[in-house]
Amino acid sequence: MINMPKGTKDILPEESYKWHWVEGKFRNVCARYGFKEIRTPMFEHTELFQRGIGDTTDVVQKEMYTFEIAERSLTLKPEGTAGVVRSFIENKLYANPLPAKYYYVTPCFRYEKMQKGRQRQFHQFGIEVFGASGMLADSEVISLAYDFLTECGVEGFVLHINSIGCPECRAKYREALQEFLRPRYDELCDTCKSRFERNPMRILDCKSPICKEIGHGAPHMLDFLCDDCKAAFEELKANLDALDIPYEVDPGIVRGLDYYTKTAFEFVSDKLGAQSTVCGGGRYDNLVSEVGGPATPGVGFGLGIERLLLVLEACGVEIPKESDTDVFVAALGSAAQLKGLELVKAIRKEGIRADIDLMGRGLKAQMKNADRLGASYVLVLGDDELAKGVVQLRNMKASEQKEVPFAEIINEIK
RNA sequence: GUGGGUGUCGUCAAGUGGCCUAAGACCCUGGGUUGUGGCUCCAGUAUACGUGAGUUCGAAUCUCACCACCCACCCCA
Repeated sequence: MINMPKGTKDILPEESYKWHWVEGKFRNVCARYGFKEIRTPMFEHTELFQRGIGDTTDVVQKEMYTFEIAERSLTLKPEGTAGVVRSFIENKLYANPLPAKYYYVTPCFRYEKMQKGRQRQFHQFGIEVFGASGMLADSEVISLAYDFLTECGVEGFVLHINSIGCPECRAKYREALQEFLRPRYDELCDTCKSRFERNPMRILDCKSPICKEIGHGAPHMLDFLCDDCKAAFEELKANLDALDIPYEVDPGIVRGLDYYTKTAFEFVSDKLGAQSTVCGGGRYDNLVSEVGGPATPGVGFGLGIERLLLVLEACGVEIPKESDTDVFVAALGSAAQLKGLELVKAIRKEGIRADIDLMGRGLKAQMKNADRLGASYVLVLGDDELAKGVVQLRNMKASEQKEVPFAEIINEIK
């Protein structure tokens, strides 16, 4: 027996209708916000992610599905933004009227250890806005995510926002933070020691009590923002206030992908266990130029579909099931089956869901099956009916039955 | 990469050394005056003790290893 690879999941019919539902909601919100779908390849040249996401990030260093073929190094996309940025540049979409607004639905691949809310192949909804440098774009992006989650029926989520500044003010902050922590470097936990050079901001939200204590009173990124970044953050908050979107300023948010600048945000839920972030995003003003395009600001988010489904489940959201069948044709004997085939074809042509027994079962069993499928009507067709040119039309809900000539079946069930 | 937990039929789940050639329930299949569902009754199917070794007269029950899954750290959606 060959099993599915670790970290992957089959999405079975009992589950797939939920995916249809959330996808429909997402496309609907995106349409109302003026976003158009973009589909980019499942894999890209490895360099794209190295340059875009950042060489030193965990994602690039140890989580990518990279393979060589024809002497090219390719990588299954670990996130959605880089590919969209590449496409934006390669197709010269920046020459179109800006802003450019895209959404996508895509699988992503990351070689990680499995956990609740974390798989090796997972799926994201995402959006990107290119060309708008003002905070209006950021609040639009956040607002879309907020509306989407709300309309799905998610409860109890919290929006955390932060500004991680531009490269200039972030560098200053980083230095100040390291300066602050350096005297007690030896006391930090092992992971935080390694974070010290790589990503000192992470130390501030370490769970270890010692590190928490050491981090107490540390300088805040927000205090180091340059005038431009500071003004932008104030503007973002004003926009969110105007939109009536509640948020918490959380200086602890540090995006793990290098391309972010200024705005960073997360929608977190307490219903998910350790992986509490359902949706994360922010602004990336240098990514497009970094990947080789004309300097173009961008902002967007990624939203984990599996995590969303977990939250919906926890919130007790009832996702409507897709119904199976309207009409079931119970034909007995091969002559009747032949006629039954004609009938289902005609019924289906009317846009009505129709099914016919494929198992050669007896009438009782066919009735049972029709019931299981939720059919509203059953057409019973045996030799007697065939001879008379009629069908026993049974209304399953009312448990009533009458004889109907072939020609009138469609009208009766409509 | 580092911890912790779990592993009995399709599913849930009894059983903790011998009446286990493994209970029960659900599901599934067929049947209850020759062609009618949902309720009920009856019957039936099944290569189920994760894998391999060991201890023992005897193991689903004890030991070890391995594997798989889950959860947590790390990181992230």
